[in-house]
Amino acid sequence: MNILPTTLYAAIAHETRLRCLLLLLEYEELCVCELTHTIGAAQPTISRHLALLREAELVSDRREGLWIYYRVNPALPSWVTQVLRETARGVAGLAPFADDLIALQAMPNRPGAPRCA
Amino acid sequence: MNILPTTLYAAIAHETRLRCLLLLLEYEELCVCELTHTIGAAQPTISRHLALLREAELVSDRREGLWIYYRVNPALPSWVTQVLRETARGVAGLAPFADDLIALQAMPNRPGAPRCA
DNA sequence: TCCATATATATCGCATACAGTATATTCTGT
DNA sequence: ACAGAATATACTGTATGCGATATATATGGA
Repeated sequence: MNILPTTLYAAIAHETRLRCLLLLLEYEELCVCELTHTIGAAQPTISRHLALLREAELVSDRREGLWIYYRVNPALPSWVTQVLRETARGVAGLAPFADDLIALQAMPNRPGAPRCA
Repeated sequence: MNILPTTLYAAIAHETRLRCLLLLLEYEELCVCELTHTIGAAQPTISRHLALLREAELVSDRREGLWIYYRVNPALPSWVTQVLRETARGVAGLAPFADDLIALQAMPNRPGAPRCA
């Protein structure tokens, strides 16, 4: 597959979307309610941002009953994956990204938890 | 120094700015007229985009007579540099980025040329 | 001092991104 | 068939990014 750099960077230029992506990078697969809870934004907001990530082909989704699970698109070119990894390294310990990783684990009643890495 | 990921990605989400940065990554130091000629946009357009890159602290500038030379900020955190390198790898051979590298060398009367790497 | 060159900034008009709210869709259990 | 839960989409108002054009600033030379 093929991703334009401007598409990638426009997508992750928004903090909410970057937080989603970095969470997915760590946790493999998460449903919308987990992301919504962790990030603390309104559900339609998260859903819309996920839709943008989906349209940019940065994430893929799969339905399982009521829940829709998102994950980082496994077919991403390696340079994109590397960019995401370097970003994760760059924001390690930085708010709000660092807190997200912790906040998710503290969430009660996660659908299929723990899926943590 | 410290750079917010959203600042970085908003900056390079625009093709013109990314082209500037990748050219600077290859050529160490370039003046505005070289970037203007290579990218083929209006001078105020290039200047404004360079100003944005400067405000984001992604590039530094230095005046030498009439010319103002830009370079990638040497104080960038390593993860940012890595992101730029991976991007360069990702767009290798891709228009318009690949052509830029060639177009610059074909430019006549470059101020202090060649500064090529 | 006047002019030309290189670069920067200001202004305007348009398109697009975003949050918030309301509503629609899809599935599960009864 | 119905109700409720999880998620998606539609709509609206506001703000911001962008290109185009005009103008300002800085430097060097006659």
